[in-house]
Amino acid sequence: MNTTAADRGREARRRLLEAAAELIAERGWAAVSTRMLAERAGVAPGVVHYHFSSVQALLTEAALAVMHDLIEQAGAGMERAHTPGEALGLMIDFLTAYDGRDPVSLLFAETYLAAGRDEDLRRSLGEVVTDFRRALAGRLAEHQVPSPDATAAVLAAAIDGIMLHRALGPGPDATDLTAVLRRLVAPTEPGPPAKEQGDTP
Amino acid sequence: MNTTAADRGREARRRLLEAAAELIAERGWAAVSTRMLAERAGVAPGVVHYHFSSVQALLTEAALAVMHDLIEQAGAGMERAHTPGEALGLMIDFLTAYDGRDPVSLLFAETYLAAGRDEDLRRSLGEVVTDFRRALAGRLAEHQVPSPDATAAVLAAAIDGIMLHRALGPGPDATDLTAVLRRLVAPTEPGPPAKEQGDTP
Amino acid sequence: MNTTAADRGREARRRLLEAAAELIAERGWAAVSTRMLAERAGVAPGVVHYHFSSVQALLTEAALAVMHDLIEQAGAGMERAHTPGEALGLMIDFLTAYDGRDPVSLLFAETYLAAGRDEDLRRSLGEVVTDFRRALAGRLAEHQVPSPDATAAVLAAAIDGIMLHRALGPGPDATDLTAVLRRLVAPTEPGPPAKEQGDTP
Amino acid sequence: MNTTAADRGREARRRLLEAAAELIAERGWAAVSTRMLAERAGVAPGVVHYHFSSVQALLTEAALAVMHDLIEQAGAGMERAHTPGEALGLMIDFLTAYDGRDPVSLLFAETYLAAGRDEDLRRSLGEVVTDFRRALAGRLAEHQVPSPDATAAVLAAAIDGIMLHRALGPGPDATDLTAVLRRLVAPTEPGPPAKEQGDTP
DNA sequence: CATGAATGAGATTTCATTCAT
DNA sequence: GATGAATGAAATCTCATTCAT
Repeated sequence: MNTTAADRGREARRRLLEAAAELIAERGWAAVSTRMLAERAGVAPGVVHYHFSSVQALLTEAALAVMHDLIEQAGAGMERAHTPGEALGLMIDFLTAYDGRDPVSLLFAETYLAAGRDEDLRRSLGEVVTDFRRALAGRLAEHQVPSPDATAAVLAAAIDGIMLHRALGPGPDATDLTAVLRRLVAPTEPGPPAKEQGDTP
Repeated sequence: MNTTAADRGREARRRLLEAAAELIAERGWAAVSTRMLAERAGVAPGVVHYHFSSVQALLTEAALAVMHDLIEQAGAGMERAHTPGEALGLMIDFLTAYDGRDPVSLLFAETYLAAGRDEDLRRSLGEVVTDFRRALAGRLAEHQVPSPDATAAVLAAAIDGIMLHRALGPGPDATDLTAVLRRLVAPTEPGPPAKEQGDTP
Repeated sequence: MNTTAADRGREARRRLLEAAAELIAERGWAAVSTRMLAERAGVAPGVVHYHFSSVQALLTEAALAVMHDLIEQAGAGMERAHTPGEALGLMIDFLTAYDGRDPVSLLFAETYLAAGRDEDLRRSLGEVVTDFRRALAGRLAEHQVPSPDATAAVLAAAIDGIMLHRALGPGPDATDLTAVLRRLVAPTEPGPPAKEQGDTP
Repeated sequence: MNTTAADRGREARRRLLEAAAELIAERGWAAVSTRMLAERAGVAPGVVHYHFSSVQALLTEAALAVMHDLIEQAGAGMERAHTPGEALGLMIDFLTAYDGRDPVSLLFAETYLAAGRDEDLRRSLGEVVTDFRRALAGRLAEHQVPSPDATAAVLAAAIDGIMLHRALGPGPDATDLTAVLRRLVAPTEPGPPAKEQGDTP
């Protein structure tokens, strides 16, 4: 049962993608070099360009793979949620797991910025984010949260923004943040009825 | 009344800072090079290192200057606000002005990420963000918004997150987002009393 | 039977070491540049840093190789000497061959000084010198020269010092110097016995 | 009693020479730069080229001044010596004071090597060394040391060589070295008369 | 399928020196 | 007499990529 050449090739490719995801977070998108990738993956430098047309292409593929996995995982979590509060709880758990300086958060942020300078990446990333927002909005709508689309957008943005800010130093803890975020998904708006759509006083 | 050598020096320094702020947004923090800076500022390459100890130092100084100005401007706006809604309106105006792909938004995002890899920058940037959050929280507290600190943190994070997301493509428009964000600062929480502090469901 | 890529690599590396040894002597340790090395070795500039981690590393390896060879050669000569005088004669021959302004002498001197500013080099060079002194001391001890260690140290130092001085201009000729140096290794100490203290045998 | 402009000029010149002597030892002849000199001397960069025609000229003047002082001091010491042994003792004291890694020793060595690449410096330095050897030889001759010229040359060379070697690490201590060096100046040559040939008087 | 030597451009930074003030 | 801004060359080193093997 010996490994074929093709097996080794696949393995090398896989390790390169892994290395790319790590290095984007560690060094920043623009600072990842062919040699770094090769060394981290344990392959010769030439292998990088054998498997990928360019370093950019490798980074893009690696980043999208990670983000896709994560979104899918988040989406699956939401499927199981019975109330908006529960769904929100799941998102808060993400906040607890990803503190803004962990590899995944950094990969996200780096990819956001890189997308601003790479058309293909922007399109792909846009799809990922849109998918997530749509799934979240659907969930919110089911539970009568008003303005589900805008709410989902704000929630998703707040999550990412909180990650960014946390990277800079300690802020309010997750418990307090949760309480505030919950206001966004309160199912009904009592008292002086701030009727949802479109006004600036 | 002719220009002295010192005048020319100051002018060159100023132009370099200006060029740095532009280029961070256009090319990304790590991709800004000495030559690009010199060319954009209209000075000889050697001048960059005459005025600044390193390219990093120049980028850092330029980015912090821009962010400081912006925060100050935002703070001044809030001083004039009479209600949380009004203050929020001002922030929304920012969202309208800065659409996530404009130079200022990109400078913000780039600086956030660069801060993750530069201790000095992280500290300085942390101060700027903290100052802003504090000012905002003060405003909210005056108007009986519950949990003013956490609310301010979420609001600030949401603003930055929305900018990031908008860079990827169109989302809900500013009007809708405003309405949702307003929930965060509703002065009282009637009905089923979601008592503010410290709970995870 | 054509040359492989590996062969060419080895050859390029070898030529760089050769060029480094020449240039240290010609221009001085601190004045040897990447470009000079590449040009002299007949390779592209980038090749220097492909084969060596830094110019310093290349210079160090080159210098130590030359010195190691020379010491070994000197040691082998001493193996064949039957009396201290004969051994001394061999060393004098070195003095005749290396007049203080030849590449080898200059390489020695440059390396001594560079060692003062590079920890690794200092350690390596110290070992080379110690080895030589030890070999010389052993030879002296076999022939009943008193204080063989200190004598060896003085002899080795005198040789190097003479080289340095000769670089400045003509001094006494080798024959005269030999006669004086011979006093150091006279097997017995007649007259008022300057009793030697504290030698480690 | 205020300082005139001329006074300040002289003071700046003096401080630059002082700084040059220090920096040659610390960084090596070829690594001393205009900016380093200006900073160490506490003057503006332009002042260096105002007082000296080039950095090389400044270094040369500074090095020769230090060496001249030292030789003069050593010569004065020898004037007071009554026997070769006493004179030798003085030289040994130098060995104790200058351990091969102190500023003065390093300045000497750096200057020796720089002299190999600068005609003017070589000539000037040659004179300094020759003067010293001549003074030493005169002293030895007065005390019937045979071959006084060659002996002086060997002694001077051994001193410098010992300094160089000591910079690399510990060797025999000064006491042991003294005992060995003393053999060189033993007033008579007993036993098999190694008849000294060809000394230049 | 993989290698690793090579390339030439370009990165940051430091340099000695000049010159207008 | 002194200044300090500016210059343009050159320093070291890293880069993505190519290609012969």
